[in-house]
Amino acid sequence: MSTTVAIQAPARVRGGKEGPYRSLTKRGEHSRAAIFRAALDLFQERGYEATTMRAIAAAAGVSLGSSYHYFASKEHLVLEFYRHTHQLHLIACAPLLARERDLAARLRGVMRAIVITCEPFHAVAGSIFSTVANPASPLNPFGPASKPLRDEVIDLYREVVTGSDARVPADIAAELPLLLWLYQMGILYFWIFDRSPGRLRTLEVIDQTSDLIVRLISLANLPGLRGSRRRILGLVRSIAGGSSAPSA
Amino acid sequence: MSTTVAIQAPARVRGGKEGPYRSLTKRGEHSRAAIFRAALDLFQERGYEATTMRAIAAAAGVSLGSSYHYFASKEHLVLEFYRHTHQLHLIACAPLLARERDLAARLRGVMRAIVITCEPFHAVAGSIFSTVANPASPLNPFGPASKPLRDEVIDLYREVVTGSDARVPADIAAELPLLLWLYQMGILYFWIFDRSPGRLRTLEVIDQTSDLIVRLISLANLPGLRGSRRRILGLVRSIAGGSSAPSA
DNA sequence: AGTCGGACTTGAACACGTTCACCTCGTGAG
DNA sequence: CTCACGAGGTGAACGTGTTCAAGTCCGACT
Repeated sequence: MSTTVAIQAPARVRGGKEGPYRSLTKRGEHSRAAIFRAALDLFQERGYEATTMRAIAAAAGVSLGSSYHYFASKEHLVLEFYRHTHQLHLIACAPLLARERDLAARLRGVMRAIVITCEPFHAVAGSIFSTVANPASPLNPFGPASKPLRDEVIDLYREVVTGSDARVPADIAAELPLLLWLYQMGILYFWIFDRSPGRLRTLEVIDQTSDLIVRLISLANLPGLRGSRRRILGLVRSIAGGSSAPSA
Repeated sequence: MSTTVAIQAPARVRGGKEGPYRSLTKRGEHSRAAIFRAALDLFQERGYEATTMRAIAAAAGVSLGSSYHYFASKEHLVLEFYRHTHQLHLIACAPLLARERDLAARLRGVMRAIVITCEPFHAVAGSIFSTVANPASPLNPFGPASKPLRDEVIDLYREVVTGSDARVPADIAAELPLLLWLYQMGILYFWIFDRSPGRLRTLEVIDQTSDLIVRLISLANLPGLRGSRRRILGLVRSIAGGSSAPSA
């Protein structure tokens, strides 16, 4: 062995995201971070497509080949970016989730937080979204490779729901985190197109929809809606659990 | 001039899709068709990414450069494919739309038709969808370049609604075609992931959701839902009409 | 100390999408 | 008839993401 961090060491450098992750030495850790940082800066500065792997390697002070030692492809840099953003999002949400109990307010706050967190990357987001939307891509949000991160995000929305004082029927509460994750993706896709100053239109849509969602939940007990509610939930379960949108 | 079809000739070779389209001679028409045909075959046979422009050119019997004379990029071949598919979809839908009057049945039939129409390209659809989802791409369904085609598809769903005997409130009927177009995109995205034999899961989801949609429309008059209905429609109008999802 | 293994590094090489300067050809104008 | 023009056509060349065979480095075991 070398100084390589042992597999069973308490603090593995990277959480076991995509199978057994390559172990890293101090030096490797440094290179990896430099490459990611350079990519982040260049993506922000020039956009995703306009940033070449050669430019990233040069800015990070490593060779082209070394970049591929740490990131299997340019897309994998995006996955790392995605993780990075999620961490920032968690931090941005924490105070609100600790303080606020109203479900609509919690939802609104978390949505606003992600838009604000992603704002520096608004110009790049389009390319990234498209890359990620490809079902053949390892980065696809519905694919197995991104399950750990996906589950983390869904957990955040579980926290949004269970930490609130709203009385959500159990059957709805079970599927709600997943649905709110989809809701987040929808908001982000809208945000990508939003060219309004200060992204005010997106914030407006968030206010409207988050409130609407909570209202619809509270309406779900209306006598005329019981049947539809059961059918919708059944549909959601069937879609989420099936072979078509692999969640395992 | 040559035998070139004049710009104001009654039958221009291509509808004015993206600005003034290049005029074509008989020979040019033939080349263009051969390139598209070759692309279609190769996409189907090997997938989108695995098909090279060089292979397309070779299969079409033209040079690499000639391909770019007719299609500005590989993506533009996809746009043509998209148009082609829509034509097939229209043809497949026609008998049903002429015969059936029940809204749920019409919706179900049109959705089933598009899935069946696209079936030969199921394996390729993922890459194509991802290409098309990129907001920076000229092919983006929400972008100005695809407006003509988008409007054609939305018109199809307008026909689905207005040709039915369902009594849909005017305010809903106004936004419904657009919403059904989005519904179609959702179904197609699900279908892309569907690996079930005969794509039965997708057909099942279509049956469930088309029925559900019609039911929800008829429920929209429930006293408790009036408020939400107004808010939802307002939201849809604001999103569809705004600068964020350019429809003009 | 020596040497072994594997993390780390390198840049040339490959296949791809795309661009470009240049060529051919048929037709209508002079 | 000549000739200019523009549609149609060509393949070399460019920059890109990615691969690879080969090297360097360094801690750990003997």
